[in-house]
Amino acid sequence: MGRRSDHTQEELKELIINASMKLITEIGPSAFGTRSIAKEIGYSFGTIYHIYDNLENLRYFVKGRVLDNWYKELSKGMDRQEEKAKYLIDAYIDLSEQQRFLWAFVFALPSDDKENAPSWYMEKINNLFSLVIAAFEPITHNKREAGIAAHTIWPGVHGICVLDMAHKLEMVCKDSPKTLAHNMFAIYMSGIKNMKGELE
Amino acid sequence: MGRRSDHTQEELKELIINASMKLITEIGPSAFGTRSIAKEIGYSFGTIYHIYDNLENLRYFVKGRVLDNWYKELSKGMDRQEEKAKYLIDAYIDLSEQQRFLWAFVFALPSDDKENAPSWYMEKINNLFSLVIAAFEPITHNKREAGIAAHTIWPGVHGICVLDMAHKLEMVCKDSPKTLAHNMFAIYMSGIKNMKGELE
DNA sequence: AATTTTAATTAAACAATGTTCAATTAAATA
DNA sequence: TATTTAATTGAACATTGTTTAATTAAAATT
Repeated sequence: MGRRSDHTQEELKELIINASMKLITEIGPSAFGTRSIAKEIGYSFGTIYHIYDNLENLRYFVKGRVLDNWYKELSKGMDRQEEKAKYLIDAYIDLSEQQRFLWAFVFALPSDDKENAPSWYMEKINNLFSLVIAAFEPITHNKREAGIAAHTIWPGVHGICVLDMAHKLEMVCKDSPKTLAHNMFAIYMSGIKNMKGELE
Repeated sequence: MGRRSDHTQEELKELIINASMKLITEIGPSAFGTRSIAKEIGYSFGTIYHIYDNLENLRYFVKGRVLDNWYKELSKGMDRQEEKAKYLIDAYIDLSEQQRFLWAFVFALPSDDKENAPSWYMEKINNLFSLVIAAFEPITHNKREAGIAAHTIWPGVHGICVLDMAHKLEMVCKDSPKTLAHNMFAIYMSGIKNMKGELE
């Protein structure tokens, strides 16, 4: 089959990303493959190589799209909330549970690690993190303190999600991820008040 | 080639696990494959299926061995230390950096998640975690508090390691993993004093 | 000692990956 | 209408994990 005019390149880009997200969501990260995506959109796998250079490349675009969606969801939710930090922590945990496969896809460790992420992708991570800082600003004394809080709490919440995802929390603890995170948050907020200027 | 008597089954088990760890350490988790392991030990890949049922099965045994080694290293180190909690946090981060590939191998998220880990493997995770509890007992008032501390701090430190491994910390923060962990620990210890009986 | 039985070892064969690339042909251009 | 351009395809290849029948060295039996 030669040149079609069913879709423009831009439309194909969209089709491929949407098909990827659908497959990952419904089957799991292992369904992210050239042939299954191709079948899903009604093209051959060769077309995917024409639009995106290779799977690794496409992987970043799919992950990027997921991060964009999450950014929108979380920031929209935060706007409506009084207790922004608490909301964000719960919402982050909800994401990891309700979009389990997408979450695992985005935060999978790079199998080896020769090449690093493109800068536009790193920026999306950064944007997401800036939400965390923003959430802590109303309940800390200054920007610096909000930064410290964010840098301390975010890895903590993320760690809870990772361990829960890998079924390693339930081995060790009967509390739910949210209960753990709430404790963490409470202890942390109580601690930071005693610690002005003592941090490295 | 028919039956050899170069190695007993037990010896072969060892050879295979050691070869796996060597390949992962030197090349990365992607080098964990039947043919490369077989080449490394001088047998054909068929032998690996004879000793271990399949790759997933072998994967758990390799991960189990790594956890055993870490348990020994960490508990031996803790015995010699006064400030056990601080030591353990640093040592855990050191492990994740110095045994980067093994760490990624052990804590890789399951690609999909139909089957769960065998119970003997879960127990090894549990053993490692009991070290964390033990480290907090000297600096808390009772076992319950040590448990809470462990359940709060461990995901936090683990989360720092995961984000560092995925190069997602450096995107967002210039502090080293250890500095972050030290802050976290300090804030936490300061906080828990104010929180007697207030936790869920 | 010779024969039979057992089981350890191998690799051909298969299905499913990601990737390359020459052939095809529909659309754009002249 | 003829020519050029480039989108689309799928055969072909390398590499995966896995199954399985054939091979044959060691163990058991006679």
